[in-house]
Amino acid sequence: MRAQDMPAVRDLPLFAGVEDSNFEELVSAALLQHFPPQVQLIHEGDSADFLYILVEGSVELFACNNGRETSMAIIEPTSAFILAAVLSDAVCLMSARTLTPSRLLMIPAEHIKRHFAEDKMFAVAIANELSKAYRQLVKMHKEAKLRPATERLANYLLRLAASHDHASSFTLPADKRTIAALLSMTPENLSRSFGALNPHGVRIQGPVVHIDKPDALAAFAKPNALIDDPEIGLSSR
Amino acid sequence: MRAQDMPAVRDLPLFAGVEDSNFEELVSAALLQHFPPQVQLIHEGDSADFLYILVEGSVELFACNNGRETSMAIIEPTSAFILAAVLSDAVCLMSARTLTPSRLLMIPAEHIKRHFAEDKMFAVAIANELSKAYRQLVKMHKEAKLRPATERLANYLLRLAASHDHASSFTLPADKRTIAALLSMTPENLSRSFGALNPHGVRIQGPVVHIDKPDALAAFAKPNALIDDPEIGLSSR
DNA sequence: CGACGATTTGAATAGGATCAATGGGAGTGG
DNA sequence: CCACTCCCATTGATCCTATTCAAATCGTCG
Repeated sequence: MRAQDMPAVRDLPLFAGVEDSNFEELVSAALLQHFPPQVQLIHEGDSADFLYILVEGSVELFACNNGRETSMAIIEPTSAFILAAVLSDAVCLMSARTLTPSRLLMIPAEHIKRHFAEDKMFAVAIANELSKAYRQLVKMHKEAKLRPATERLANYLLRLAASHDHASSFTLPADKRTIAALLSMTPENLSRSFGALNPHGVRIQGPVVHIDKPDALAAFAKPNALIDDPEIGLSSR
Repeated sequence: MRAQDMPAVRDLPLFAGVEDSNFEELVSAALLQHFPPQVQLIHEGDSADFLYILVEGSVELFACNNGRETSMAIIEPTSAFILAAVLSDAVCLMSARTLTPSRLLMIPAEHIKRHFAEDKMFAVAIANELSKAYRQLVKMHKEAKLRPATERLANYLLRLAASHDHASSFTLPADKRTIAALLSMTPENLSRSFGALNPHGVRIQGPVVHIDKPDALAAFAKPNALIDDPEIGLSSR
């Protein structure tokens, strides 16, 4: 792997507290792969042979049933995915595809499991990572069940803005059709929801969103800390 | 705690591999409490002071936003809940209330965290438990996004039947209004969905469900292993 | 027996989905 | 460089599912 990527990976909460020598061992067994956009990395139902760590680019997790498909998450660097499947020695419940050209560190599942069983700090870090992922998913599920479509979009935009340092404009992390699926709506419905947010100070120019009146948008969105606030990073404590 | 409850708790995956002495220490610090039905144990937003283990009875996890409320899960013995919040030292994202008279083992969060940091086997067991919980939630989220209401009900009934050894009749684990919320629908809608399953061999008598034609129901429900199959228990390996 | 809450049923509405058609870029090939 | 094509996004119209509101029924508990 490129030397310049190492620090970002080393600093992952997943490796916090892990001995340097153990970290080296894990990473030396790993492959660093480049992928073009729209490459399907994981097919749901496959066994989890690698833990994936997204170093650069972006990846979509999605799932299918009975001819339908929906988006489950959009992953951005630097973070790991399908950790739970690797640990459980189980098949993947979600598929994954690259959205943009991406670089991924792929660590063989066997290595993860061995270190997990032998390295206390790694087991602790994994548990913390899983806690975070679990809580993130609880939030998504709450949002899906408790908010109407336009409110979901409004809060999603506020979260995106927050992750961009509350910039007044930013680019959507994926195609609108993907964003729509992520928010459990059709592309048509997303389009109309953007329209509905117009009076609350939201303008759309292709893939870029302008939030002209953050306060007005927040007043409409009524964000809830127990759904919208990002977890305080464990590493920051 | 009552001696007769000890084995069920000891056999929890959460304590698998934990030294007897460590287990004793955890449990000795715990409180075993009885609660009548409809007692709210946890209010979302509260800090997680205890890990709860349901020994007898049943507990509903639910969540609120902006005046709405929905059901997130129905817990049955013997299992732990709010583990992720305890580990993350964070506030609870879900509330909990007893559905029936229940007995709960409450282990102070500090004890869990200390053992988690010091006992490798416990950390491993916790990570496994979290993996399982995470995957369960992924399945629920997939189901909510990918299946229409009546299909959700049909598959839910099949899962309940499976958990009752494929008995042809069984009692719903909660009020219909709660079941409705769990399946993301209104009570009225649930009632109509039950009606829609009638031609597929489902009869309702108050809280008891009769599945007269399991094959017909399955043909309608089109169950998907990646949503409906329970995880293979790790302890069974 | 009476009252309350839960469930069911019915009617009306609303929100989202689907179907269809149009506009708009990005990329391709001439 | 321009025309063409294709796919995505938008817009409009319609349909359908699910929610809401309302009322009746059922069952249970005082």
